[in-house]
Amino acid sequence: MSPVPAYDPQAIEAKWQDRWARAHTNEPDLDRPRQPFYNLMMFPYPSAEGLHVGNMFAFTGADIYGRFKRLQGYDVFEPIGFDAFGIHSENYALAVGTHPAKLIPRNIDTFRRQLRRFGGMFDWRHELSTTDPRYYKWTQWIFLQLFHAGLAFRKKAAVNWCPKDMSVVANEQVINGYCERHPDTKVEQRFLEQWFFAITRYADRLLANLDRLDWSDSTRTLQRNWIGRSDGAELVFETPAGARVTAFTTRPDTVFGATYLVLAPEHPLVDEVTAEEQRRAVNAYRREVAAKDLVSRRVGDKTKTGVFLGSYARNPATGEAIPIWIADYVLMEYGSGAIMAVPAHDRRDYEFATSFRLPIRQVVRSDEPLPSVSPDGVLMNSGRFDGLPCREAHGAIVAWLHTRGLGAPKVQYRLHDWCISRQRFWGPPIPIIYCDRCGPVGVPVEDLPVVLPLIEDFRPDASGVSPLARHREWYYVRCPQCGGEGRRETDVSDTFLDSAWYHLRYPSTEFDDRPWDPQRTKTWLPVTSYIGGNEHAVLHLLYSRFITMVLQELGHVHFEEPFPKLRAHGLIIKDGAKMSKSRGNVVIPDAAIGTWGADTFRMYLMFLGPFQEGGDFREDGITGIRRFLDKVWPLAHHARDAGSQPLPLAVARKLHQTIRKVTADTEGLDFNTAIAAMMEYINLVRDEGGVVGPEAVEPLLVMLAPYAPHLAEELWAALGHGESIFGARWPGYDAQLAAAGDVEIVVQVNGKVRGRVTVSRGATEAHVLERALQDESVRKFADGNTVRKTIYVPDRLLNLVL
RNA sequence: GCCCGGGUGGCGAAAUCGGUAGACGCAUGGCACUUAAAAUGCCAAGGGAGGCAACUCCCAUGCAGGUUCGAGUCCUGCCCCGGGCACCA
Repeated sequence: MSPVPAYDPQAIEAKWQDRWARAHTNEPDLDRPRQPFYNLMMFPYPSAEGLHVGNMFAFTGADIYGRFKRLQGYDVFEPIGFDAFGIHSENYALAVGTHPAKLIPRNIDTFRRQLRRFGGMFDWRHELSTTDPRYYKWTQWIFLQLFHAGLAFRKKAAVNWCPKDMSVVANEQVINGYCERHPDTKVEQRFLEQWFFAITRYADRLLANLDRLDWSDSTRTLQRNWIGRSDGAELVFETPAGARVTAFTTRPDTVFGATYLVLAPEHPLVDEVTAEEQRRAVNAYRREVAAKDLVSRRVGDKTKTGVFLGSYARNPATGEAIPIWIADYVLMEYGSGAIMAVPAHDRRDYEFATSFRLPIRQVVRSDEPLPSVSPDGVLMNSGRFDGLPCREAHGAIVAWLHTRGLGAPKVQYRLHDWCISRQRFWGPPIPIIYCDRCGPVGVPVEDLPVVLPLIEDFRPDASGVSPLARHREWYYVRCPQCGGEGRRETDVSDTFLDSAWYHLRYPSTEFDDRPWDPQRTKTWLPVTSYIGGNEHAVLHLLYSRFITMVLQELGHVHFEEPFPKLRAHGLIIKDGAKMSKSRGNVVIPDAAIGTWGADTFRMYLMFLGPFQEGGDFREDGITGIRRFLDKVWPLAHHARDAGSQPLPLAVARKLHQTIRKVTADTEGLDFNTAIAAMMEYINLVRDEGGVVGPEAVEPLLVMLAPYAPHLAEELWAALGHGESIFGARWPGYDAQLAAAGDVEIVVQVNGKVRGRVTVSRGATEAHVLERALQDESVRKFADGNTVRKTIYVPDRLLNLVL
């Protein structure tokens, strides 16, 4: 036998990465694919620290899947890019005093180097960066599509203002009242003119479509809860003066127990229904609430406060006059900004009624102390509806009130419109020009992109105006409509707008005259498989879906759901905590790849635990993967010398069983068990003598190729193949052979294991029973008793019940 | 408070349908090779009890019950950990 060369991962990995690049191995023909497969992973934000093991974990899993599909005969398009705009980059730039336009290219260089080194099957011809004017030109174009369709509008609204970022942040970026990026900084309430996208108009479609998407359940649930549909009714409470107060409730069945009304302090009807003698107290309370920030109002002190307006409204069910109050526990932005208070059956109303000594009337029978909130009860004190179960009463009472014009069914969503304005500068300028005569005017398409000017002083200030306003030549501009004096919008758009459409751009990056090429889009989209983390379950994924729906309606794309198949991977944590710079537990994979090689590291990440669950990163155990590859290495080299030879039956059977399992597991992203199966195969081959022909090794190499692509290529070449292993086909298996062989059947007596018999697969119950009764220990337990019943599970188990 | 996950050896974890709990791997111990160490190979190994031993028995999947011939898996009630939402009417 010829000597086996040493396995030197660094050398062979560099060699194959170079060959792939030169041979364009990873670049499918985008115009004439036979079987297109768009394999997408969530593009990274190129941070200054570099790609960490969390990113690499996600990319490795997605890359394995893409390579697997490639071996199954698909033309796999696996693009990568950089989500490089946004407040993170800007804040980092501010901290180090270097302009992000200088920092970002450096960071991208680092990421690009890391992404090449780990061996991703990326098509680098189609790399993109959201900060490239060639890209954000079309981000702005999308804004204009929404603007012209009436889906982008300005609204003065209470917004979340982060005093550290000195910018508005989206509801999604507020965690428990604190800024997502600055966990020690409370977000304040400010009233500003902002651009919003009317995503709430799509709430029902976004929700309903979830049922027919092939997505991880975890992601679907997160999105469903975020949209937050509530089915209820709007009920009308009339005042003697003729004002009609509408209250949204999910429990119209309890309307007989509504003993007072509460309006949000900002409710437009407050002035009208306030009695003169209460006006001073009411105004004082409203000022007090307005001075509070969103934090203390929403999550801070939840002690109930409020003021009686001095007036009354009629309960539409009982006809009684009930007092009207304002209180800050009622929020203007949800429902109608007014509630009917049913203190007997709502915790908050109960608390409020107790502290202000308001009447409490029980209308649902319950054994529990009040407030009893369960919707599974029977009505009482509800006139003709007494005795009706709540769930039936719900519809019956709404129908009854409806006939009298005092109520109607209503569906309410928790989802808010998407505020996209950011008072910062590191983003695509919102392409709007304000004209005193014409109002806000969209920048004409031929003037796009509105290039982000490279200002020297990019620090934000507390004015709430973007630093871009200081750039005079940029700021003052002619109105495209009337030619008069105009001023540019100085806010930039939310980063999530950049990432809401990147999947549309990838196949069309070479076109500058269109956002995406219609033919390419028809060929490659929607995305065949999308793999990413649940940290984007509600932001990125919801916004992408919304933008795609709009584009579909406007005739720009032919589908309304961009990601028909999505799988969420787990999170890699370190020492029990999420990796973050502030915790100082970020692990950069470069050192480990340097020590072990990319192949070992890739497989190790996948062997750490289930891909869809994630796990705690630690390096002990990586030697197990390396030992495995060290066993594959000589086996393949010896196979060439051994030459073609029939496989021993045990090896053949195990091979086909392994193919069956690795195929199913890789398809299901169960990479850890697929790797275990390949290890078992190698262990068996070694137990059987250790020298086998190419018949036993080549299928293994193909299965291994997605996991350890460089090593697989090297060994494939060593076996005499001139072409890349990724031109090979995924092996099939012989189901008969995989299933054949002897099986060990467990013999139980009264459910306890008492013996085992080995029979050939598919043996009859009678035969197994006969064999079982010969077993000494079975007899010990069974003898002298009559077997009342036997339970036989073919090929698995026989249970004798005495 | 509500909605999702999850809890299995010293550790990471396996276990279509309810059917041999602990595959695969790490760490550990012993042996071989070696002047020695590393590497490698072979063997052992959930806990407990009995036995010189091969072996035998009992207990074990967060806790307490239940259904079943049989429960890690199904049902009921709890405890703990992770994530999401939260004065959302």
